[in-house]
Amino acid sequence: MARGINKVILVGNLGNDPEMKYTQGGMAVCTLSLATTSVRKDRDGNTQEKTEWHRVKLFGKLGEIAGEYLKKGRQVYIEGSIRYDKFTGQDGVEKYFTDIVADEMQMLGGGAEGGGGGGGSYRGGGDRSERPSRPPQRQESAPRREAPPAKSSDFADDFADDDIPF
Amino acid sequence: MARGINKVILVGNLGNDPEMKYTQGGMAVCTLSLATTSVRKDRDGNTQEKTEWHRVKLFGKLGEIAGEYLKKGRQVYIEGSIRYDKFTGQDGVEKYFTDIVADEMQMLGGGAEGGGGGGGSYRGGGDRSERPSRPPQRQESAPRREAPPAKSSDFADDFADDDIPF
Amino acid sequence: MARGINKVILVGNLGNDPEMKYTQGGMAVCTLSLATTSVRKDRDGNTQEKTEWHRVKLFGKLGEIAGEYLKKGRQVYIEGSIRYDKFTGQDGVEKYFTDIVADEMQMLGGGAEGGGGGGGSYRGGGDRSERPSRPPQRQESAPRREAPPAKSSDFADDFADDDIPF
Amino acid sequence: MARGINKVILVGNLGNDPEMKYTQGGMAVCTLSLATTSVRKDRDGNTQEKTEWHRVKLFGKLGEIAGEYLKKGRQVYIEGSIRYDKFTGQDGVEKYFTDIVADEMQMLGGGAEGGGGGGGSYRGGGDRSERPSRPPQRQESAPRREAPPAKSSDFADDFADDDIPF
DNA sequence: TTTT
DNA sequence: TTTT
Repeated sequence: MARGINKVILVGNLGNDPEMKYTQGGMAVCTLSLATTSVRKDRDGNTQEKTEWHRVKLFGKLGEIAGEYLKKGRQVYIEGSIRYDKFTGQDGVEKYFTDIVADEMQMLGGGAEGGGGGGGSYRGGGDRSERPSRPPQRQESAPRREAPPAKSSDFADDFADDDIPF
Repeated sequence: MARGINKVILVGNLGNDPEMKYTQGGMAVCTLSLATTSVRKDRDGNTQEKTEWHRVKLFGKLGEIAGEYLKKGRQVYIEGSIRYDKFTGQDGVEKYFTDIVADEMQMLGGGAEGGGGGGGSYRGGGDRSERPSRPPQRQESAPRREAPPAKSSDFADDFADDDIPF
Repeated sequence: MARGINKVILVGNLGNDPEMKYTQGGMAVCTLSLATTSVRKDRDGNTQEKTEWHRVKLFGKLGEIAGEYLKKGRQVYIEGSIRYDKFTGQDGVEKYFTDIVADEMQMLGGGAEGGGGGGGSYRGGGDRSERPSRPPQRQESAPRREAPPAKSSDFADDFADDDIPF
Repeated sequence: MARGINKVILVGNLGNDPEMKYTQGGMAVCTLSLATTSVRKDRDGNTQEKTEWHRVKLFGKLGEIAGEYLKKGRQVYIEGSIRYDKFTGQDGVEKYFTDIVADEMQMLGGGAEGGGGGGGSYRGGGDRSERPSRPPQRQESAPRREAPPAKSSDFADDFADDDIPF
């Protein structure tokens, strides 16, 4: 019984390897930095390129897959929604963040480096409220991990707190 | 020859009447505050509503039409792209803004108040680099105007400067 | 692990009341006839209107909601995918059908007639492979029903056969 | 002043090289056969793949670029709208066609064979009502051509007749 | 910070 | 008919 549509469709390239975090409940939170470049002619007829860097969040199983298969440079399709967040820093200054929360991800073309073969698409299964007991997959070429899975108490278990971006 | 897709589709209701500004070159810049509400179940099975407020910018003729026909409460379809901006305030603090730059706008259903009849759809004609000489339409129930058209020198004529949001 | 994106977004008005059918397994199948009108200028500068009539299918719970709340004339947002089907008639002639299979539906504005208040949005829960035991809701102003629920053997229980369109 | 949204977003692979035709007025009409594959689990838990083959039409300059750069196997992003057409054959039998009329095209990843390097994106410039005098580019690995440019009288010059699909 |  |  929602009211409104909030839909984002992106095709871009990753500026970095995925960043993985895990909530206290063990849910994967993968953050991508995704570039989309557009071109327009200015008044003088010169071609102007402009790149937007999107901060894309993938949760749960979708985040685990992203962390496992995506790599810097890889081209990817993302479908999701826009979320605006506001945090008040230690210094009392409010900071604003805009995230794209992904519902679907699809790897495109052939990756830039490594990247494990071809494409594939995945939908978020809405498992953001579940507590996956299966530990995250470890592997040689693991994504940058910035928080140990399922043990830190830095993150409250409630979803609202899971996603502190700094 | 762009590289990437940056597409946003919104259906929501206006939280306020449109705000109109004009660049020194006379181009209309209409800003909408658009709410999209979504629902999700939290871990306890309770329904959680969350409303995102999107700042939507419409330029040129599309902005003029939006300013003329849209009203607070009206339901509207917007298609466009995400643009992230950063400004450094007088105090040296960086501020971040996220805009949805509209390519297409369509009024939906019957408006909340006034709203002038049925729907209608309009595409941005890419006239952002032109200098419309036709003055903006004036009318009784005009949108809030915060800058006089085509005379202020507060705004540089270049598009890059046209869109200072504060 | 799909490969490809097949996404349709429609905003249009219903040309008729929804048509409800039920598979032998009891799954609701709601069919909408949805008009979208576009305008273009022809070579002579004349404005040409063109209306496309989309055949939209909603399955399961999403179909039940559509059948219950939608009415002729109502404006609706549909998100889904395109499906092309081919059937060979009794006369051996092949017939082609194109359906929009809805994943999400949202009622827009105020309905044309009746229509039960405001809007609301619903997502297909992927229950197309389940067998809902709950009987479909009956009510005074019920949508046209063309097949009795959950008793006919005209339709095989497998999904592949559930959706014969004639 | 249109009423309604009719939007299609596809990411898929070409099943064949592009087919080029030209209207009597000299406008390029490029037809793509584009596959999108989706996966669902059936009732027995088996994975079912289903491929939809979309017939995508690109007109004018967008069609020329598609004809020049796309190749069988290539992955491509298409944005456009659905168009339903009906033709009555010589035998008096009505035939139905569904086309995706592209507004935007972007080549993804690296092509399958040849394909001339990386990606690139292009928007339809709405030049469907113009008469491009520039002859279509010829080259060694030209797309299949089924009609000579700008001389045949088989096709009426009006757009309505330009696009007979058989 | 990506990509072409 | 593509792709993985």
